[in-house]
Parts: sequence; structure tokens; C-alpha cells
Amino acid sequence: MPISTNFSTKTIEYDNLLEEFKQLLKKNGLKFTIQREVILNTLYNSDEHLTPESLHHLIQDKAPELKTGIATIYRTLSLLEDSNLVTSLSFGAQGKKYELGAKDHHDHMICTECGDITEFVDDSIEKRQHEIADSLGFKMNDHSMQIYGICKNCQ
Amino acid sequence: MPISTNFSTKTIEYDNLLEEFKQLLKKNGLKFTIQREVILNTLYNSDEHLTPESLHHLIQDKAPELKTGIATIYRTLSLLEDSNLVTSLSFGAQGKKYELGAKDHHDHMICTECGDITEFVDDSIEKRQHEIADSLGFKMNDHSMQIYGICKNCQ
DNA sequence: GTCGCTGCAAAGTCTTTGCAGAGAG
DNA sequence: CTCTCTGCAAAGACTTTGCAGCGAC
Repeated sequence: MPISTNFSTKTIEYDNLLEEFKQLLKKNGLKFTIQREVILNTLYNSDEHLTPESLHHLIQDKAPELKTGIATIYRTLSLLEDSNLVTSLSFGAQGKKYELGAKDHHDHMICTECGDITEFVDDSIEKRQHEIADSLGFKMNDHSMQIYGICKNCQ
Repeated sequence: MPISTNFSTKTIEYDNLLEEFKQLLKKNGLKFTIQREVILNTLYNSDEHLTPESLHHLIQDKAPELKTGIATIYRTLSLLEDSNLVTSLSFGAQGKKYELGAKDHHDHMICTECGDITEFVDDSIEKRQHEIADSLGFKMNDHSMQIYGICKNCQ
């Protein structure tokens, strides 16, 4: 049986995401800037899990005239993470990788050779996690699961 | 990072662990030093997941005469991790936490309020993970799973 | 004795912060 | 206009590395 296709496959439209971001900024008395929009947009258009540095590079290529500083990337990622618009992953190596949290929930299969990350979802595991949290008296908010191995290409 | 081969609850004796460590050192032409033994021992006797810094503190209390440097802690943890004797966890915050890998395999339930970590194992999830890796063409070596929530005490 | 280990301090990474000018509302 | 943002550079936090003496074998 193939990996579960899971719940409904609702892909969030960029416009909705952007609107949500703007609302969030307004609600907190923060300002909507071009840099912030570019960062959100770049995250949205990337299938990769990005490090702050790789995001920075992408943005420098995409909008060199902005000369977006790495500090702004970090500040915006923190902001987005606090707002649950993006999620960070931290693996063995140093540094975190970020991805849009608005995407459908999924877990990660990581190749320890090439560092490639494949996403997947499995309903039975999702369900079981809730049962486990309940039985330990935890109020579960989130989870993350990574499987490490060697991908097809690297074997 | 190999995954545990069994689910039986055999707690490894310190003597065996130490022996294994010595063998490993010998096999690689490395030397068995007091610092290395203290580090292994401290990890063994701790129920906590330790950061390099907290390990260092514990060791300074336990064996102040050694004046073990933080660099040695780092070097030894890397050595132990490469040898699969300890496992590292890296969560959202910066820095890694280490635990003896020789303990039975388990996953982690993390309280986002107090930072407390509870361990658990669930066979059905373990089994499912292997199936998923197979179906994605991955040669699975290890995995880690964390459930985030609010623990009983903090609710 | 030899060669790896150790502590120390210096050097690296990656991330955060202070500041003065720029810009959103 | 006001007050937040931004880029830059400096400062921090956490790790790693170079080195000379020490110690396991």
C-alpha cells in the first residue's frame, strides 16, 4: 500500500497566505514590508527545506535590488515561526531548515548521504501519536518525525 | 545511527558498556583515558538528556580534580556519537542534547512549557516506519520522533 | 619512547543585537 | 509625522581547532 495520501489535499493559495500574513502583522501593530513579502513568497515557491542562508541566496538572486540582509531573514523567520506560518526542522548538523507550515502536515524521510528530504504522511501513525499523547497525559500540540536512511539514488 | 534491533527491555550494564567502549577504542588505535571514562559514566548515570555544557558541569562537580575541558566533552561526544554509543537530539532551541544510545530505543514526548522530556516506545509505529521507508525505496537506518505538547504538570 | 589526548585559548560558525537612516501607515 | 524595519557591523552563543606538554600503552 502506498503512503497514505491523507486528509484532503488542500493546497493553500498564495493570496490567502499573504492575506493571513498581513492580518497577522496588522493585529500586532507590525508593518508589511517588501522584504517580508519576498521572504514569504520565496518560501512559498520553494519545494526545498531552506536554511536561512539558502533563503538569503535565493532572495538575493530574485530581488538583488533589495539587498536584503541576512539579519532580516532571521528576524522574519522567527516572526513567521512564532506565528506558526513556518515550521523549522533541526537535524544533526548545525543550523535549522525552514518550510511553510501552511502546507499540509507531513513527516520527513532524510537521506544521510545526500541530505535530501522526502515528505510523507501516514494516517495510522498520526492516529497512534494522539493515542500515545493521551495515555501519557499530554495535551498534544504538534509532532515531528524523521526517518533517516539512504535514498534510492545513493544506495 | 542504527536503530535498536529489539524491543526487549534489557538494560545494559555499565560494565558491559565500558567494555564495549574499550574494545571500540582499541580497535581504532585510540586510547582509554580517565576523561573518556568519566564522560561515559556520567552519561550512563544520568536520566537526563544532557547538553555538552550540562555534562561538563556534572563532571566538574563529580571529578573537579580532572579539570576536564569543555573541548574534551565535545570531542568525546562526537567520538561516542560516531560510534553509535550515544545519540543526539536537536530540538527547536539551539544546541544538541545527548543520551546514551545503548539504552533501549524510544521516542520523545516534549513539554513545550517546561522542556521536560518523556520517553516512550510504540511497536505499531516502529513497524509502520519500516513499511514506509521500504515503500519509498529508502534503506532505513534510524528515525526519531518527537511529540510536542503540554505535560500533565503544566496544564 | 611513541603517538594520541588534554586543557587552554584562539578561531570558526551560525544567530542575534545596537544603531541610525529609510519607509509603512 | 510616528514608530517600526532594515542593512550593516559588532557582539553573542555554541563548537571546533592548533598547540605544547601529558599520559596511556
